[in-house]
Amino acid sequence: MLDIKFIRENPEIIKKAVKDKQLSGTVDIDELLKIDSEIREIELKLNDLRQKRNDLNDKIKTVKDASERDVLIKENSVLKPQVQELEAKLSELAPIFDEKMLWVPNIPASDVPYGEGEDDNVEIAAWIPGIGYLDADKIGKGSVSKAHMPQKLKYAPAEYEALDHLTLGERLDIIDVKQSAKVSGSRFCYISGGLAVLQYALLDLVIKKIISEKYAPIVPPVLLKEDALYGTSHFPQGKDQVYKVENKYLESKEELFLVGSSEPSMFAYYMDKTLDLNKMPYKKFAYTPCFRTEVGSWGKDVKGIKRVHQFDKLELNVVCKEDQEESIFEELYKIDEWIYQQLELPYRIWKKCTADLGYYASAKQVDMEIWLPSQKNYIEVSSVTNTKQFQARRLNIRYKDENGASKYASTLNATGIPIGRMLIAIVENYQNEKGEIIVPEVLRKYTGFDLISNV
RNA sequence: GGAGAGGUCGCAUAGUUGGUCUAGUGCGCUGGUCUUGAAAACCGGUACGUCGCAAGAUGUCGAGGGUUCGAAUCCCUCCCUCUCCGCCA
Repeated sequence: MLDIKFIRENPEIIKKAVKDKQLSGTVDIDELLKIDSEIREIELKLNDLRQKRNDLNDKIKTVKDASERDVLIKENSVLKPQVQELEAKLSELAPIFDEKMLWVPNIPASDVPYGEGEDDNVEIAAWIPGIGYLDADKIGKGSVSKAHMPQKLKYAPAEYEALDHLTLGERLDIIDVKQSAKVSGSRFCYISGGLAVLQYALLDLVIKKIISEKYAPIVPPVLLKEDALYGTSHFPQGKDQVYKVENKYLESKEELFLVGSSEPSMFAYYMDKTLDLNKMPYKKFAYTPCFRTEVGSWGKDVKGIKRVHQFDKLELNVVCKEDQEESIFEELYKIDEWIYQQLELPYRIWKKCTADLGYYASAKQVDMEIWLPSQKNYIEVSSVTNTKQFQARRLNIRYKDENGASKYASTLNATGIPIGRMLIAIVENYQNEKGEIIVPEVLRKYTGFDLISNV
C-alpha cells in the first residue's frame, strides 16, 4: 500500500506506475482521489460537529439547574441526526476507498527498465562453470544470450543428448509422479531415495552459508488468516493462487489459507510491531512447503515436477531501513549466486521490466534462471524483490528513527532454494551418459555418496 | 467434543449504580538532578491514526451494530485468545 498523501500529491507518478506495470483498467486514480476528497470533506464536517457535541456535553456535565440542562440537552439532540448522517455516508465510502487502495500498485524503482512484457526484461549477468561471468557484450535480451548457452555437460561427452529430469528420475526410481497422481492428483510428486538425500544435503550446504551471513532461522505457520496475505499484497490479486482450507472442523471460524510462499507468514511475524532501530536489518530464513493452485497455468509445464501444487522452499526475508534496501538487495542475490556457483550450475540473471515485476508490492525484482540441458534453455528458480515500504504499510511494521519519528520499515525477500527446481537443475546438469546422476562435489560430504544410479 | 475465564495506548493491571476516564497505577523505556563513574533515589516524558504552520480539535479501550444529550462502562451480534477435561501426533 502506498501513502495516500503521496498519491494525492503525485497522482501522475501513480498513473504512470499503473500504466508502466501494464495494469490499466484495474484502478482509476482520479476516481480514487475523488472519493478521498469526499471522505476528507465529510471528516472535516464531522470533526466540527463532534467538537460542538463534546463541548455541549462538557457543559451538561457541570450544569446543575434542571431547566438549563434540558435546554442544553435539546440543543445537543439537534446535532445527533447530523452526525449520524455523516457517519453513515462515511461508512458507505470508506470500504469503497479501501477496496480501491488495494489495487494501487507499488511504483517501479527508478532503475527498473520500462517494458510491456517478459520479453523486455534485461539480462544483467550470465555465469557458466569453467568460464565464469560472460562479457557484457555477450549478454542482452533472450535471443542474444541463447547464443552463449553451455555447450557440454560436466560429466557427459559433447555429443550426448541430455535426458530430461522426469525420464532420469523415473529410471533411477527417485521421482514418481504416477503414484502421486493416484494419491493426490496431477501436479504432485514423490521424491525419494538418493534425490531425497540430495534435498537434505542442499539444505545443509545453504543453511550453513546463510547462518554465516547472519540470517536467523524461523519456523513459521503455513496456514494463515487472510490479513497476512493482504498485508504482503498476495491478496487480493493472487487470491486464486492459494488454497483455502475447509474450516468446518476448525476451532477458528476465520478462513485459513495455505501459503504459496513463507513470505507472508514471515513478514506477518512483524505485523503491528515497532522494531528496534539498532537491531535492523532483521534477517530471517524459513524452510516450508508451499502450495499453489497454478490456476491459469493449466496445461503448462505439465511434465515432471517443474510446476507442482506443493513444493518445498527455503526463503530469505529482510526487514530493514530505507537506506539499507540497496545493499540488502545485492546481498540477497549474491547469496543465490553463491549457491549456483558452488553447485557449478550455469545461470543468468534478469532485471525485470516494469510489466513483469511480479506482484503489486514489487518495486524492483531480479530473476535467476538455471540452465536445463534437456530444454536447451533456462528455468526460473529464484527471484529477489524489494517492496520498499509497500508491505510494511499494510502490515503496520514500523520503527522509530534516530529522531524518534515513526517510520515504516522496508521489506525484501528472496527465494533461497526452491527445492524442486534446484533438484531438476542438478539432476539434468549432473547426468552422465549412462543416465546416472553424479553428486555435485560440494554436496558429497553431506550425502555420503557421490553417485545416484540404479545399482 | 464438553466446561470455564477473558480481550483496556510496549508488558502487567485499575476501571461494571453511564458524565471529574481529556483512561489511573506498576514495570519497562527515555530525559534530567545527584555521583569520580555507576546503582539507588527523586523530578519529568513516554499508544496510535486523522485534520492543522501552530495552538488545538477529533477518533480509536477485540470488531460491528444499538440505547443515550453523552458509552471502556448498558444491550445485541460476531471474532479472537487462554485455562481445565476428553481425544491424539
